[in-house]
Amino acid sequence: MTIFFYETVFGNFRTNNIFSMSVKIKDLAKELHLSIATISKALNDSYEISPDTKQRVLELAKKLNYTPNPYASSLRHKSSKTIAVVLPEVADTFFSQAINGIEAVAQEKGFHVLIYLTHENLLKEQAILKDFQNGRVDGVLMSISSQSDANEHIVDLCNHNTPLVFFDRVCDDIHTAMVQTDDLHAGYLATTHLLKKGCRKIAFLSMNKNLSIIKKRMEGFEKAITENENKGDHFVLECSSSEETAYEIIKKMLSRNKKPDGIVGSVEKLATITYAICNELHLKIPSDMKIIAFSNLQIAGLLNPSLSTITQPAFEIGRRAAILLFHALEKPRFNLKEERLVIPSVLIERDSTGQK
Amino acid sequence: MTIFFYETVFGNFRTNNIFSMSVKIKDLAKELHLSIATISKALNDSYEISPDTKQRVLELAKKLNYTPNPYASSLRHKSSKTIAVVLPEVADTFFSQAINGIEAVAQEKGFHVLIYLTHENLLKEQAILKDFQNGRVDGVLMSISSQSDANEHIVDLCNHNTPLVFFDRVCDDIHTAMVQTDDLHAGYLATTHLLKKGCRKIAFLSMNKNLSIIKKRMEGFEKAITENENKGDHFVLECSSSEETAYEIIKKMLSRNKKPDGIVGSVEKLATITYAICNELHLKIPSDMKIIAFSNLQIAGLLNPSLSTITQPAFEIGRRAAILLFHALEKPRFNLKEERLVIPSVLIERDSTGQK
DNA sequence: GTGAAAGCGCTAACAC
DNA sequence: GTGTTAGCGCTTTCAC
Repeated sequence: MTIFFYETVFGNFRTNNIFSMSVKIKDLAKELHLSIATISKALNDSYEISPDTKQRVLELAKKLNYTPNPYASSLRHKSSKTIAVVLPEVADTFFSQAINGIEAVAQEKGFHVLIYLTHENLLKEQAILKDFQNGRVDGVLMSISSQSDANEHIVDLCNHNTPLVFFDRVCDDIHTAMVQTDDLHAGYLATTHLLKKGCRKIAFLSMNKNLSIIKKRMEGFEKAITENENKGDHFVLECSSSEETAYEIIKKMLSRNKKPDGIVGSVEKLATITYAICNELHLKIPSDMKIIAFSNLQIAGLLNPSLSTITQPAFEIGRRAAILLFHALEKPRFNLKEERLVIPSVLIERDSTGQK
Repeated sequence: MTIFFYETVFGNFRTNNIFSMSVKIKDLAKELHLSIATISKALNDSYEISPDTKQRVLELAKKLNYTPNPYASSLRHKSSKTIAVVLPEVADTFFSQAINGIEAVAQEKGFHVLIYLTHENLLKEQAILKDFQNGRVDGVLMSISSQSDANEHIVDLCNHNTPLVFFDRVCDDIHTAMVQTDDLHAGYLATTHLLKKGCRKIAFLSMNKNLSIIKKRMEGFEKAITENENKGDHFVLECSSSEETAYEIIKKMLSRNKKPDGIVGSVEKLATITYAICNELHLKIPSDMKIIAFSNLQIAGLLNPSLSTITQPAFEIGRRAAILLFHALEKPRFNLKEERLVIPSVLIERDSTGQK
């Protein structure tokens, strides 16, 4: 039996390891004395095939450990059962939680997830999207890099009929689905919180003014300040997406005489950098300065002092973005263009904006 | 010109959006009155093709935004320029930094990275690997799930000649490359550190005894204790990979009368859970209890109190694992079986093991 | 230097 | 209910 098996199924393989090549439909056909087409239909549970044949085929397939060649199917179907996730970085609590949400949906749908990191670099982002123009992926989930002022590469992709859903960092000029949090309102909340705590000179640490999320968070900041009766001496500090540069800029600001008494960190990284600098400069949080930041750190409560945060629903944002994308993939008539999902962030008050 | 272009190149497309379909080799051939074969060769910079023709082909390709169909090439080449990364989770500082390292290498090599999360679930892990048996990926980087006592699925994959490199959580029974840190020594260092600080009753928080990394870290713990002259009352606490369960187990232990005076967290999560519980129970770190943990938290220094860590070279582990894998992909004679890379962790002393 | 043709593994008309 | 065949887009002999 073993020899028969070897001859009929693996007899044509030139290799010293009979396990090294995978079994194909052709092999099943030969073994069962059926045609290739019949096997294919049986494997795809076609109504044309008799139950008996189906069973024989499936049994042999299982026995020989048959798995279809994904690229052959993709070539025929013109679909890859694969989606791409394009994001600035992965070593970030927001993005890693978002990936989690995306992966959960993809796994459930039997889809594969390609991951691409832009490291905030527009050129990389362009190269990555360009590669999607020929069917490598059925759809794309994306959070744009902070350098992205240009967006032709995204338009190009959309013109190739590749469904695209933005999450978190969106591009408002592009007419497609986006899943975000209520950045403006959250920025407003954070700032109002500091004002209520008595801050008169709040610094809004911006990362990059081009970025949709920063723009909106900053608008919220400005709205809160404008509405506030007691005019203070608030300002925006333009930091950088480079950690080193941001460190220098913030340190310089905190070393001046007229320091702020409150800080809104528009992204997590800026808050942790600020903490480190306050330690160095022996500035006391919250007595010398209060801090609140957009952050998904699960251990915000364990920091010294615990960090008040605007916490974004990262997992949910990823999950909902993926769900929208799969809607579009499953129902070609589904119109992504009109979809705009906003999932609220929550303010969690902790000691970094406390009284003492 | 535009009309001519439309007719010759896109004239055969039945669609209301002329941008919706991608241009193929066939289209280039028609436009230039050359054969498909010539175009293919020109695009691949074959020596057979005249410089003049090459240039004309490349120019037109650029003009029409030609990109090759990746699945057609994969089908022919029997290689996908894609690797898979299989790991327990992504919302973890170690793994996200490792992904960073992997992605850096892959991007440089022009490879694509598929990501799969097992969520510590053996069944998922098996299903994922099974899908790799037919050429979906050229190679696999993997950190096994804590449930994985069985390993036939991994053996199966290796038998299909798919290069596999383990990183961090390896499987010693499988004869293939692995990139790890010096877990035993690190466990020894951590424990010795606590002993030096005067701890007499150290609890080693284990996640899962099956796991290679936990086993070795625990061995280091036991070695340190055995070597120590003053016999103490040290012990191992078997926690769980489920966060909730771990929380209950640790809380129960810390609520007892005879609490430990020192803790080694074998993974980051267990340390942060312990911090939270100490807060709840009003246990003072380091005076009531000292803590050191395996952790890659970049903000370990900002915790309250700052956390002494065994910090693993996560990025480097990912990077080196990827480099090994590409060695194997580029040189088929390269033998992964003998490769065993150990990159040391470093102990960083902070306040959680301090005197006060 | 260029082209015709076979084929990677699979699917889907269309015969029978 | 099963088989024949064409073809997805690309590469690669082998002719010319």
